[in-house]
Amino acid sequence: MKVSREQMAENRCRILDVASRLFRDKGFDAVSVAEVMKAAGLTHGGFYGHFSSKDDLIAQTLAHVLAADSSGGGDLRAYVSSYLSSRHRDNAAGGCPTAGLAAAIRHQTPAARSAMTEGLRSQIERIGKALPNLDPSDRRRAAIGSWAAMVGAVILARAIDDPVLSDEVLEQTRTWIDAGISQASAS
Amino acid sequence: MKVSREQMAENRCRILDVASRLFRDKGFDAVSVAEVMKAAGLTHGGFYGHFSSKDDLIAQTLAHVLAADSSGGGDLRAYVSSYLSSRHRDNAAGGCPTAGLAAAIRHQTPAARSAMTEGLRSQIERIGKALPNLDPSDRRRAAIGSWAAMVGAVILARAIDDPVLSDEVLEQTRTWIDAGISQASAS
DNA sequence: AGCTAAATATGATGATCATCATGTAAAAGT
DNA sequence: ACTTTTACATGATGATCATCATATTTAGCT
Repeated sequence: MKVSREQMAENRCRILDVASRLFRDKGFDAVSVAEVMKAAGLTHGGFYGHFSSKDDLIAQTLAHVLAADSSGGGDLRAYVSSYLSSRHRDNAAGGCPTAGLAAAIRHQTPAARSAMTEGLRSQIERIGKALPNLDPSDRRRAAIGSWAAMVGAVILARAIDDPVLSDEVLEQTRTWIDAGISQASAS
Repeated sequence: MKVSREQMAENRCRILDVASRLFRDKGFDAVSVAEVMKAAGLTHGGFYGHFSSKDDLIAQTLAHVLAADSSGGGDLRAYVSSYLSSRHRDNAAGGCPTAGLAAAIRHQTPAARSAMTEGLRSQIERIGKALPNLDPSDRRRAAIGSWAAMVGAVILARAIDDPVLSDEVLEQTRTWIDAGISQASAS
């Protein structure tokens, strides 16, 4: 049955939202088109009315979720601390799309890679802006270095089965980043 | 046809070697059992004589490749530099299994996660030993923080399509880690 | 030399899944 | 009100793939 224009836009948005959660939770390959549609309260048939392919869904989902990811606005230390928390580690479905999906993007289409590139660019920008007491070159380095460490730490913490070591990876990386930021600001 | 005992051991080792390359290159899901066997010069039929399942192959491949990964023995700065090189970024098939596979291990069996855990433990140990001029607590923090940044940077550098930004991520992370190591040793 | 067990090859099988074809009903335009 | 368009549902289709069944050949033992 046909639905209203706004209903359709709402459906489309819900598809992107649930897809983003499912992909972050289980990875691109482990989520089927039918599963996404079902989670959005629809059936698989309507899918190709919204997207031209699963690859298209992946690319659009990435653009959607990376654009929405406007965290890290205020206090950098607080942001790092919440990013490197066990809560974030244990909440991949609702967590940072970069930590959840960046490694899989290597195997995706050019459109997906392009969305990731813009996402990374703006994230570096955002973190840099939260480091106002550094000169520009130190600031960019600190933003990139911190972000790499944050993403790497969450990926490693999620990969292993020892909760003690996993917690330690998060906590030590947090301290290490704090020190790196302070050191840069002192130089 | 049956082959000699040593021939079989050689076959098994070759399967693990090619599987490790294929998995690093294309990811676990994108590599079929038949493809691994073919790359090892065999057919898919013999597979279940060596492994009980594809999951078993994944777990054993991880244990195999993470045990063999004995890099980073000598000069840490040189190791970091080669790790964060465009050469390593562009050589996923032959590169660090952690950078290539860690993020996917979240979705694998307990045996695979366990292999990754031991791999991470020994890697932290190894990097720590290359930081002899730090006191033990700083040393462990520097090892974990540096490793997280290295893994994160390579994953990010591989995910994006802009070679300039990708190179910058590697290079800035390298400098950031160098500074972090020096700072820690100065404290 | 002959027998047996085992390693690999060839050839199913059943499941999953992306994508397509077609039906249906309601929204939008006239 | 009528027609047309269209969003979604139901139901194929064809491909891929992990795993299994069976055949073949030969290593390893007696």
